[in-house]
Amino acid sequence: MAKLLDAGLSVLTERGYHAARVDDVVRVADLSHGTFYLYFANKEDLFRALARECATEMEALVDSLGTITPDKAGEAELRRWLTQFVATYRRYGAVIRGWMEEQVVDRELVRLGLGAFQQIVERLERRLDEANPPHLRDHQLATAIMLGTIERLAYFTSSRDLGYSDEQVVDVLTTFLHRGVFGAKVTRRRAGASTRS
Amino acid sequence: MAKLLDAGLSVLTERGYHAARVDDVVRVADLSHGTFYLYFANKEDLFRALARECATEMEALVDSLGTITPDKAGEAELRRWLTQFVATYRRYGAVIRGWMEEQVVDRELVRLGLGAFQQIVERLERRLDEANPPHLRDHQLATAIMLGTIERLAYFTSSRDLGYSDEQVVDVLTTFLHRGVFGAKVTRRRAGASTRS
Amino acid sequence: MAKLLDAGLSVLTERGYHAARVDDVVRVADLSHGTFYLYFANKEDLFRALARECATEMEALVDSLGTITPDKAGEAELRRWLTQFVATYRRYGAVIRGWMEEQVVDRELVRLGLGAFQQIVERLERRLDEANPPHLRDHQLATAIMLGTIERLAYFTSSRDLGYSDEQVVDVLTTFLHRGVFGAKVTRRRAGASTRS
Amino acid sequence: MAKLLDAGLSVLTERGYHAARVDDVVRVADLSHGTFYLYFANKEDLFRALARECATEMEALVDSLGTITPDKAGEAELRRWLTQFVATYRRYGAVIRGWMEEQVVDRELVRLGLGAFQQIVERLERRLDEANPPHLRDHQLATAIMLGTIERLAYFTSSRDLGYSDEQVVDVLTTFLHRGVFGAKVTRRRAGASTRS
DNA sequence: CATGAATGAGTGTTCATTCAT
DNA sequence: AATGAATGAACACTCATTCAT
Repeated sequence: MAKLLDAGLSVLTERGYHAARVDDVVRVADLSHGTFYLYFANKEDLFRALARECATEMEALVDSLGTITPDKAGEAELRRWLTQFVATYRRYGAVIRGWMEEQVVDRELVRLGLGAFQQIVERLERRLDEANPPHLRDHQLATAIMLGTIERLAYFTSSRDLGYSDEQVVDVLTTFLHRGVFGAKVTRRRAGASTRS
Repeated sequence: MAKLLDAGLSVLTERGYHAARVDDVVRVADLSHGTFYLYFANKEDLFRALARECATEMEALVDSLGTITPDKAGEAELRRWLTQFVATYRRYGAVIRGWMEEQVVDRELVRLGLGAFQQIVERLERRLDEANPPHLRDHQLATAIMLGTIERLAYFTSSRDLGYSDEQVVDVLTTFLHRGVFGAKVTRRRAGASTRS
Repeated sequence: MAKLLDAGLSVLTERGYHAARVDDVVRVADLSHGTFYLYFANKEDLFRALARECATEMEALVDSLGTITPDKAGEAELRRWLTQFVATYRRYGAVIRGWMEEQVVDRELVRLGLGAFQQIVERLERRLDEANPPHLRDHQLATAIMLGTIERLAYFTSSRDLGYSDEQVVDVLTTFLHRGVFGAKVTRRRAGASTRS
Repeated sequence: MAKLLDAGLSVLTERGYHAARVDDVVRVADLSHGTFYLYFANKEDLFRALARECATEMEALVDSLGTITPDKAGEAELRRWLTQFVATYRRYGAVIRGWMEEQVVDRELVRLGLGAFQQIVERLERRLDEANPPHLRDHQLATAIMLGTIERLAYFTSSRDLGYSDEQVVDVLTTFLHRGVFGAKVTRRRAGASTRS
């Protein structure tokens, strides 16, 4: 079953939600079709299981987000959290993208996705309320912007091979969000810090 | 043929790239399957044609982006451009999302998407180079962030019915990007400006 | 479509409801799987169409049943009707058996079957009420007996090759029912009448 | 093994011959698939075993049928026998129906069924020869009618919940057959005798 | 004796594409 | 130009049967 979950995540990552075939999954897992349906009711069921895995990790991740202050400490906390997020995204990106894509008909998948999404939104909104940056009135829209920003950048840099390291991505995300959302002053950083590798 | 293109865009928007059926397209266009293959070599060909349409509009859009300064004038220009972008997105969102989704196997579609993407990236990078905000070193990553931000917000607010008007979306995007990317100071805005309708 | 209906009835007759394969049907009809699903939503749908055909014939048949009196005229009417019934059964036996078998899950099929069945039951009950044979109190049970008798005999003699002609089957059914149900006196018949051919 | 036979009969009764799954049987028997194939060569083998059980009971049942005279004593004997038959049918109905259904591919099953059937036919024919009712020439066809009548009525009243008790079914069968087959005169019975409960 | 995870051939169904008219 | 009936390869899923433990 672990073999199938691994294979499923792998196929989902490689082929995407819609193009993922049960055939691919069982070939990667080196098992038969029959075995697949021994552990999962159907194709969606596998993806639901992966989504539950991912949602669990996401919940833990969301809970671990501390208060973001406009100072260095807040930036460090944001950086720590984004590092974790990018790592999780590198593993579960395809699942998360499955949540994000409309047209994914599976009810539980959408529910899990919205649940995780909603949790993050609420927590981030609370952080924004705490920080209360003067230039952002609508904290819900701001949160949507943040999530879109994070998700898309994690997506671009993990799917396309643009040659960025996780560290660089976290770096620019941290700078961008700490300033753009939480109202931090410009922080001069080491010259080489965000140079492409 | 125009009927098929319209129908294709409509179906793509409603059902999404993967769920779009030739059958749906010809039903919406009120034509036969045979006629479809008279004008298009295959299903992808229709989407490529739509992608070319979209790419053309995008190129014009990108060309129209002026210099973004940290002052009010820059903000106005950014706002004008984002208004256009959101309008274009509302029409061609499904096509753009097709570009964004990896796993879309069609080579030319991806090429067209990357072409349009690349153009926008280059032009935005040039704008960033002009503006040269001190807190953003890597203008390519920053551009990716911007595009991700714009695309995701346009997506969220157009697909999910969150009750935001185009104006509100443009508003928050302008504020966010002008400050986050182009280094503008906080601009106090009218109290009701970003209240949900 | 007529080709598929014919092939369907043929396969249903040869293989039976549960063993009937879409593959068999399209092979007999000399068409492709795709064509099958052009005309029928699924396998059950074909059988439903056949059931509707059969139900229509059955309704007409049931309507044509006149009053059964205990005399020669009643016997002749009963014989005429049973002749028709046996002919219909020879064509639609497999469909009727599909109705009779429990475990056939298809709702509409069952509904159609029960509908036709119910019609026959009601009409026969009315005939029984008219005839009001003194030895049969419960006309509903008596009707069930009659139908069971007719259906089973039609079944035995049409499926197994017991070497009986339709005429002989009708003959013995007529004698049996006219006497057993409608209370007719014993009718001496020509010696050779029910000899096996 | 007794556990498997019991489970098999139970599943056969609940789900029917074609829908009966080995999986159901082993779940009901609370045993593993492996154990099933330890005792039975395959699925059919289990049903064959059940058929043999049923055939044995049927043979005993058939042997116990005495002479049916047109008088009260004959009616009593017929009633006694039909009572037994209905009881046996309530237990082995699904097996018997398996025999009756054509299309059941298993050769031995069919052979066993035909064997039991043939025995009953022969014995009933002998009874008919003894009684020699003047209105029935072809005793084989008459026997088929009887069996069909009995089997179908037992089936209807045991599967559908028509609210008849075994006693009522036996009652109407006795009346019907004693008169219809064995030539008994009409017997006035108690008014309430065949009223539905 | 008993297990139950694993198998894989078989079945229903979909849908992009073709071609005779 | 236009049609739409027909195609068939591809896919999800089932279930009787096996075999290493």
